[in-house]
Amino acid sequence: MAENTAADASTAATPATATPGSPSHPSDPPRPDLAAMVVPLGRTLMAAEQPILDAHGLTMWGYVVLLHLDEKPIRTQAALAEAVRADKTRIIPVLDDLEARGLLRRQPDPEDRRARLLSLTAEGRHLRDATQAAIQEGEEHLLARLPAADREGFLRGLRTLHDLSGQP
Amino acid sequence: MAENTAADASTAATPATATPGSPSHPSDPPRPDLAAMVVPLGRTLMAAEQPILDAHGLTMWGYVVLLHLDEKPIRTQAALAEAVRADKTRIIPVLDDLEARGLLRRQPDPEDRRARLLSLTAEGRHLRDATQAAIQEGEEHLLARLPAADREGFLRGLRTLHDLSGQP
DNA sequence: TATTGTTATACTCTATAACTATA
DNA sequence: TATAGTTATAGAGTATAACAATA
Repeated sequence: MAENTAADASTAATPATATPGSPSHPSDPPRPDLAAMVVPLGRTLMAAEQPILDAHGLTMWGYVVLLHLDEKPIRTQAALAEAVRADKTRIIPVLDDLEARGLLRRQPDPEDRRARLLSLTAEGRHLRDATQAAIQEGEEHLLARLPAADREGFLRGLRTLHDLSGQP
Repeated sequence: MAENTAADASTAATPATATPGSPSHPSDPPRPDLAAMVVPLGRTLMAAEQPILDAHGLTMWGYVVLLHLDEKPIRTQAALAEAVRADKTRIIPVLDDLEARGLLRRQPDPEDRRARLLSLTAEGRHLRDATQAAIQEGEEHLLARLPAADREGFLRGLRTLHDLSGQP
């Protein structure tokens, strides 16, 4: 049996999360590692997105590309790849597919024919909007289960940390 | 919904081309998708953990296993695998390594010799504590950049959503 | 020569299937 | 027969390296 020596519980008593059936009593400050909460939550969110993406005929990478292209037209595929934190070779099949379906244009830059000017078509923008609306509707469903007070701080904190993780 | 910085204008710039459908949703979402913030943040946190794990001689899976074993002794490897959301075959090399280094014990259950009783050794618990202390210290550094008000709500909201994602 | 995009290859991670041992 | 654990194999996803086009 485990010897739960109380001595070693200095700052690091471990959380007993995820044991279904027993609501946690977080009366004590010990918290799980951030990554141990953020990463599984991210997986859950992605799993929740998947059926919506399927219904809209988009892969996750395709959706990510549409999102980043809509913000502002991008001049090179390498820049797009960096923006979505992907390898430049990884998005090529994605662009091939989106272009073939008329969701984006990939035109050689007249001023530097090596580069490809990337822009969304009207169809691409429409699909992006519809997909994002559905996704965020699902997310609102989840956020609704947060106390109103926490919800504000959670969203602001998440946004801040996300923005920070760009430039450390 | 607070008005935000001008940087948000890029994400909010959704021309939408007079989508005539249903403007009954004036909830044009000026926020990124949750997954689009949570997943990259998770990757950043993992990347920040990596050097600490290296310094302590642990892989990420090894650390995860130590964390979950410390909570309470687990009776079967399959249960452990499910707890850490991994395939049962995926953690076997991890357990092999941790056992060989004396960080955990893997004893056949006398009552059912098919099962392996998993328990942490004192060394395993000590390494776990030291590693987690270092990781959370790094995380505190990041959390310190949040406004105090947001920080509380962020941590509570994150914890709530993480707990929710266990049982949908 | 350097850079953009592309293709081909190799590597990493993960899951599936088959095997051993206990029950 | 069924279950826990293990091993071997195959698959998906990703990155690395070599190539063609343009500058």
